[in-house]
Amino acid sequence: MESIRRNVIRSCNNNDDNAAESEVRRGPWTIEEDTLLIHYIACHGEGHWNNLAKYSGLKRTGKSCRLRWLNYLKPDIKRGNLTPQEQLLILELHSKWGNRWSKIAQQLPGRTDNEIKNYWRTRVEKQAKQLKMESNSQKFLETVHHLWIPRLLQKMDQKPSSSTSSNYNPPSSEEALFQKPCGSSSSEPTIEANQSSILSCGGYYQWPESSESVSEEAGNNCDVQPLNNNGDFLQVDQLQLQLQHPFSFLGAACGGAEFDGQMAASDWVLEDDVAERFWNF
DNA sequence: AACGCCTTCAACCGCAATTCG
DNA sequence: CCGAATTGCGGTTGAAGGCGT
Repeated sequence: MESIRRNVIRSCNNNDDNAAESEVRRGPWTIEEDTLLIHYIACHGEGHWNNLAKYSGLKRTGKSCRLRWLNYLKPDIKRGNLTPQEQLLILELHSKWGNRWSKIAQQLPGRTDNEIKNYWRTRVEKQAKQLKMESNSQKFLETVHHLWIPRLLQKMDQKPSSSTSSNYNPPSSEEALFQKPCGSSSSEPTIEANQSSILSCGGYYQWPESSESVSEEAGNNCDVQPLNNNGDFLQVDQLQLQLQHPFSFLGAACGGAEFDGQMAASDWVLEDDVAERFWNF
């Protein structure tokens, strides 16, 4: 009860986006709010978030609506653990681009910048901390390339199917859309109940069949270097090839000159227990 | 069962970049 | 060109659930 009361904040800050004059809801979204948002977007399309907030009946800021849609409700959002392939890509891209989460997310169809950022902070940085390294340090990068990535590749080889994470079954776009938020209690009405009404809205919005739009965006972004010559995502064997020269792409991001991509594997020294601890994480 | 600590991740915030009138 | 509005991004926070004692 208290939390509900807390979620409704009297707006006393005129600069707070276009917050409604009276009150703005904050905190976790309810099924009803999600339904309203989905319904509105199905009928009117994405964008114009402040108008959406104003006219949809949601007592949320435009910002909040946008975030909820992009990070959670959008049909092509993937749920579940990151696959080894995705983890590998994140490690690769982060070493290349740093904390450019949205840019990295563009290369991972169905994954959001928020998700990747959380992954980095909760898993990668934690690991770096345990090893008493800075997650953006040269030493940690080396550790990642010599221990983590080879292990990920090994894991990918062991489970060659596309769905390699332990509990991740890629949902269809509609499954993704209507998947129940993990925080909601089982007694609450599920969003599926609203599916037919949403889909029968008659609006122009069509649920995408795949993550096409994401790939397209990535392809159109001239700033993003294609991951292979065809502009496709690297396949496992391509990544393995690249890893024969694992530091080739580090370049400027890692201080360039003082790091030699030809570094021999034998130069790499890590105590066994550290290596083991690293992988066990 | 109860408690406290830890981890995860959805959501918020402030600022920067972009778009619009 | 300029200022306001909107959108996007990255950092941070805190609620909720898991887990050990």
